[in-house]
Amino acid sequence: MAWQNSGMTEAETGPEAAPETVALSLPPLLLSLAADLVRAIDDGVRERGFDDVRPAHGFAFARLAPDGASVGELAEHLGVTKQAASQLVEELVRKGYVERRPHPGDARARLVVLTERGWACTRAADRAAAEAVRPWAAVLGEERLRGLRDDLARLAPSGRLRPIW
Amino acid sequence: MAWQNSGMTEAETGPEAAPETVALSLPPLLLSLAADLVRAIDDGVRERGFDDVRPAHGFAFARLAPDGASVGELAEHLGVTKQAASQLVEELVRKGYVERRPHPGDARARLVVLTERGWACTRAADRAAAEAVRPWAAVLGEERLRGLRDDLARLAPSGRLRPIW
DNA sequence: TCGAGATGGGCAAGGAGCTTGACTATATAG
DNA sequence: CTATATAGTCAAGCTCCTTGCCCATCTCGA
Repeated sequence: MAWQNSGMTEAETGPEAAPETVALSLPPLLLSLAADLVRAIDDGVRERGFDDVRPAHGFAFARLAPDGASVGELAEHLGVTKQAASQLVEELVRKGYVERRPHPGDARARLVVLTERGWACTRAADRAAAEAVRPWAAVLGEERLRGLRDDLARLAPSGRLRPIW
Repeated sequence: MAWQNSGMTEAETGPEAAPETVALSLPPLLLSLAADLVRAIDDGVRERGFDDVRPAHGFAFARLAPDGASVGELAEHLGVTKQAASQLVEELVRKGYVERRPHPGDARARLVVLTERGWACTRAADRAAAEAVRPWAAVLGEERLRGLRDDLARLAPSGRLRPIW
């Protein structure tokens, strides 16, 4: 809600703005850009033929990609209940993106891993993301874009990717 | 989905990384930070006594804050249907945050404006946001934080704040 | 080794918030 | 002045998440 326009003038939001004003102008910009990015990636993934996945699935793939994960780990990563994660996995199994395997060393758990289709979708998402970010380099330049990335890396400690609201 | 860990090494994501690698590492960082920020602001708003609002309400307040808006304008801003926006307004009316007034110059439309309680909540959200961003200045420094804000401003053209996924 | 509690996962029911479709009231164009 | 477009709402349905409950398996102390 800090993203409101509290009647700030142009000058107040410019380079000479006070710290407090910077703090008020940052949230709406960050959230707006994040929303645009999710939209762009989602569109790109659909254009590449994966029209039965939602953005939340991508966040699941991110956790499953390296070596798979248990349902509980996936739930923790997404910030939802185990039941919700379980239902999401069931949906992805039905659509052929992941499969459940016995978990080595714990017969209660199951290791959820990407299928070849799941990997293909992940690669499509990577290309869509790169395409979405490419114009940013044209705006900021390569160097400043790296700086942006580095700044974000220092500010984003959790690494958790959960639905925002 | 580009936010996956595609087996990149530490070196590949460092300062010398190729543009393509920067493009792949940016999305997860941006989205993770955005999620953290929304959470922090939402928590701060609740701590200040407004425990019956959700983040989406804050995005509505942002559009209503200066001079009010019609239901249709609010729907456009949030990226949802007019029906959804209408329901959200009805909820906010019931909770005392906004009120509907006749629209000057169009008897079909209604001008939705914040009540005093709505303004109080908006101010609380501003304080919560400033508090959430404050530690960022400690990490990056004031100057670099302004640079981050400026970069984001150049990249976020839409200004629309819609639920992300 | 065995019983008790903790943990991984799934089933079922319910709810919150969004959508589509239909409708009324008002505005605007020919 | 009729015809069409637009602002807003009502109703029904869908999707995804939640809570509550359950079973299977793990872990640990006696």
